[in-house]
Amino acid sequence: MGEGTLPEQIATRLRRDILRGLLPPGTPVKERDHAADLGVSRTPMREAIRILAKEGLVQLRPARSPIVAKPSFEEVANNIEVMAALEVLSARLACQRASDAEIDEIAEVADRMERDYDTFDRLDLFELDMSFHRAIARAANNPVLAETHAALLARLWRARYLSASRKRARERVLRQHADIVAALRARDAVAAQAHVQAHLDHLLVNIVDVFDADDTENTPAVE
Amino acid sequence: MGEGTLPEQIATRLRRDILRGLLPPGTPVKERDHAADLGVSRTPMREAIRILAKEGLVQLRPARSPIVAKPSFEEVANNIEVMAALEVLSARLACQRASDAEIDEIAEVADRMERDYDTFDRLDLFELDMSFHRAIARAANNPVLAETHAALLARLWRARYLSASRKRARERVLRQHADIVAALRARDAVAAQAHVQAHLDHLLVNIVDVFDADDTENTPAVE
DNA sequence: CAAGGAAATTTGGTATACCAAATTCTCTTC
DNA sequence: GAAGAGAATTTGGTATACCAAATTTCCTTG
Repeated sequence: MGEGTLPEQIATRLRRDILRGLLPPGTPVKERDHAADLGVSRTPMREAIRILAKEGLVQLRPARSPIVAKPSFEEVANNIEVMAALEVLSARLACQRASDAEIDEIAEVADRMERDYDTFDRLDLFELDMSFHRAIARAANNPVLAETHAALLARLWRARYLSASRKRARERVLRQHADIVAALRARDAVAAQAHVQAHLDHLLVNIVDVFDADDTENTPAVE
Repeated sequence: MGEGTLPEQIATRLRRDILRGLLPPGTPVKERDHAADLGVSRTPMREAIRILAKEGLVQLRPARSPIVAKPSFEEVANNIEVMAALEVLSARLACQRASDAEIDEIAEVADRMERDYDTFDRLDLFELDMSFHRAIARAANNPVLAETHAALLARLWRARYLSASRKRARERVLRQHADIVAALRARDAVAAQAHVQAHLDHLLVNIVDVFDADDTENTPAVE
């Protein structure tokens, strides 16, 4: 199989199963059983579960089986709220500290997104959008900031999967990206912060829609 | 011995050893040896090392012994930069969302600090100051925010230990705390944000001093 | 028939043993 | 004597076996 360490591979596998709905929210994740299913031992499975817990996909409980977390809208909103603050900070710092090359990298992602918007899968687009955000966080030249931001981003896997929608927002998204890049190029911190905040506000709105749709069509079986 | 799970106890023990200088930066943390020293097995030691890695005290390397991280000033500064952003956000949100009771809790910590400033140990004071900050993060009513903030705070163990100094700042610190509480009570988001930012800016300045002093008196033996 | 308790099973926590990759030391050879 | 190759040792990764706490089920008793 693929790349990376064994625990990471297991985490990837479990993540897919959770996101695809094979392991609905509330399902206990018993390290014994799942380890046996995948033909690995409990030790790496244990670490994999910790990884998923850090991402918020499973919920650890003392002296109890971890369970698959429920994707409450509030949590996603909270995540985005924090992420927005970090990205706004990133934008401001990037205006001060980023090299032109780093800004070029951000622009490159935006360009690629614009080029491939119509040919790409929706999930691919979300992925691209996320790497746009990641690039901004990196351009702030603060590794702690980039790392923290990336951790929050990782927690959005679930929303990312759900939000395989909204292809219609094309013009607005591309426009916002362009605005952000332009502000960074101009080293205009105020504008950059505003555009980033606006972009993420819209992301939240999109996700609200997705959750509304999801809630109406199928009520979860498990509390 | 004390409370908590075994890995946490081990992590606490290792953390103390690192902060006390028994394990200077650059020292490899071999899970076999340390496990034997503490009379525990490698499994919980492994997890303990991961905890310390998450706190930034040790540095994991692929296919290599983890080593005790060097407390570079830049890293601490980066941490505080991010923490400041989160706390400023917390202050703003707290003005909107916090209950009066939650603000009372913050005020209570500030009061206790004022009461005990002269009798308390410097480390205790730092601890109190930190719980003041933690209380603000909690008052924002965003668990993700509180959790992320707490994680950053945990990374400051080292700086916390070093900054067992600056007792002279008494008036300024207490004044800033009072300003923050007052702004929160008045639900004045702009003022609250400004005061929080100012408070953390001063914290950074203090730590600059500590690092300067530390660098001049003893140059680290290990790269 | 219901309620309480005890025993068995389930499950995570911990210890130990084995394995593979990487480093280092030594022996050989030029 | 230096350099390179190989072997042994070091070290983290993984598997397995054992243990203790908690839950659940079933039996007993009122």
